[in-house]
Amino acid sequence: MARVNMRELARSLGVDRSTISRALSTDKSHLVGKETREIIRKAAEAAGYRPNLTAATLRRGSSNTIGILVSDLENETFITVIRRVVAELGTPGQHPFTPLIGETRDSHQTSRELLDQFISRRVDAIISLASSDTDAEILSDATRYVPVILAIRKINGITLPTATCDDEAGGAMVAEHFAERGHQVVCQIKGPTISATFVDRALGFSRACARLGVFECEPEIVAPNATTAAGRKVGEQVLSMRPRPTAVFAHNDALALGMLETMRSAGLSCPADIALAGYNNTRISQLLATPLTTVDYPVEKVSIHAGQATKSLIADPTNEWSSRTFEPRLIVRGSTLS
Amino acid sequence: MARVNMRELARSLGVDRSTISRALSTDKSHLVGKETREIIRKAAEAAGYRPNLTAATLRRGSSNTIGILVSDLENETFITVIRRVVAELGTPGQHPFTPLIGETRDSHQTSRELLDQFISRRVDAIISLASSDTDAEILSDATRYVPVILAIRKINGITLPTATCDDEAGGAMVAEHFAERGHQVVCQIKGPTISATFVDRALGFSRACARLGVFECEPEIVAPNATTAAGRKVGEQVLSMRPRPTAVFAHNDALALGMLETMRSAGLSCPADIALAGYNNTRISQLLATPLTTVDYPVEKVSIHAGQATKSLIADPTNEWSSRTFEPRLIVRGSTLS
DNA sequence: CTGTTAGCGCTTTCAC
DNA sequence: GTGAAAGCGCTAACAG
Repeated sequence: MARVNMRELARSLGVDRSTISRALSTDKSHLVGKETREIIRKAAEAAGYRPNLTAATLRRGSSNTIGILVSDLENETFITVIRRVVAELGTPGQHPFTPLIGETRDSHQTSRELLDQFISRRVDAIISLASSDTDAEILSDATRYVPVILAIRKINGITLPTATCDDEAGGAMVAEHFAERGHQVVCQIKGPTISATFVDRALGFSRACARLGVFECEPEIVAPNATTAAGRKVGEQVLSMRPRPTAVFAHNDALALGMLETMRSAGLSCPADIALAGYNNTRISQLLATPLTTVDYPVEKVSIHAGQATKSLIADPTNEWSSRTFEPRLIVRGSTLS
Repeated sequence: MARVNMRELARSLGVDRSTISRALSTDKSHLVGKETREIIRKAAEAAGYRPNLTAATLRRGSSNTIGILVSDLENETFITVIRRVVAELGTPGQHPFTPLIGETRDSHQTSRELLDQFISRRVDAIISLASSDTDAEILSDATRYVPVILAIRKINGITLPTATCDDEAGGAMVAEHFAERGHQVVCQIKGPTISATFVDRALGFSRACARLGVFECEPEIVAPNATTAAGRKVGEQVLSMRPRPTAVFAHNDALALGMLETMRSAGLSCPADIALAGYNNTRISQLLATPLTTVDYPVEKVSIHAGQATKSLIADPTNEWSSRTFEPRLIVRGSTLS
């Protein structure tokens, strides 16, 4: 595993290391004579020279990496945001940003360890798509070292640049839709309450129900995480409630899928027996036998705002930033049209 | 963004930097007096000291990172492998390995850039879940610098440690199942042929059909990538073929989903009109209105083998390694039981 | 058990 | 337009 370094390359060409450095850089190559530059580039290529970016990082003080914290890699919405943000940051002609991706699975301990890793590896910014209220302290601690941006999941009582969806409005939309369709008894399959996202969805839904005179009953179990397996479990509870709700709002599409499964096992059909709505408008939701009514998440807008905030804060950490909330949109499909 | 470094921490405690280094390390802390060690740990904690791992990497010559190349972050199978491998490498009590994840989307150019990044950042190993035949050269070039392990997708004519599934056998299983159910005319929705994986699935299926006297017709379009959208498109072709096949083998579940959509739009039902089988046994396949017959991928085994090969080669790049192929398993569900 | 010393490979002044 | 020299923050040899 013989690696050529700058010193050796310089020696073999009879120039100084600094000339090599300049010739191979994007922003300082104009300081090198055209011929010299070409010679150096060719030689570097031929020798299979790969600059040691850890050395460059050490010297330069910035790494051209960003840390991304995500709670669940199987969640399509998160993946979309990651893709968009990475694309956003990869300005052509610049050093590209390499993402370090860490999956927390909503474990506080894991979040802490990953944040430490990110800071120790001197990422230029951290984007968290995994923030829960319990992470407030470690995230604001991290801002002492590096800009931190929150996306999708905000944390109340912390002032960090944030890009989210108006989840309270989203929850309310579903409740209003249920009311319009004449439902009298409804319930929610809630996501984990450590995340403000789910708290807001719940709040928006409950408030609207109260306002519209719809009775909301509550399952005793709360989903420990927003997955299909959890939805199945809570779903069983829901079916046993009396009076049984005629419409259910699952806090995301994965939970809704679990509920659907439970219903199928129980021989109930959707929407005839129970109407069902999800959240996120993931790809599957349209592919189901009964397409799922869901809340479309403004992924694109959230991603762009998060990406731009990140860019700006990397350029200058003292830059002004703004938090923004984007509007969701109800997509009515067969699962609530009985 | 005031960062304490080792020198300052040492000065404030009246000890040498090397003592700090030892006290904070996992493997050398026993060389430091118990009291001293405790004092140092507490002080480091209190000062919010985060070791600069890029400096440590430079000095140590290894980074405790691995590069993971993946073609599609929305593919559940890949995510599962990533999770398992990362878990496998995170030996407790050791420095944890931080994964650098790069998504190629089957672009050769992107693969090349990501590999360069990985090498330049001095990853300790590279695991590729995105290998296509066109990448043979850049991947073997990379082995000059760092161990490279292939998982899920192998490359023919290249000798690298590989963990894959016997995709030819998987394809054959589907063909045999179709024959048993009495189908006379069948076809495939093939994944992109730049990947040996899909070539093998196709080969296994076609050979078995020939052997069993089942007629296989071929759609003219090949899916440019193995996604639902592509499946939908090829699916339209399939429906227009004469004689129309009565059973279709989609090279993965995403493609199968696309085919299902097309059938629904055309008012055809599965399996009554056309039987359908997928590959991978992803979560959705069981959640569909008509659960999908599919080939269960030995993800667990592939992940473990890839993880262990990686571990071994990180420990010593000259270690012997083996390539292994694991057996898939046919899961028969409603979509082929008319 | 602790300190001293050297150096990992790069970038960046500062000279010329 | 190029070279000389210093130093980013850490770890590992070596000495005691």
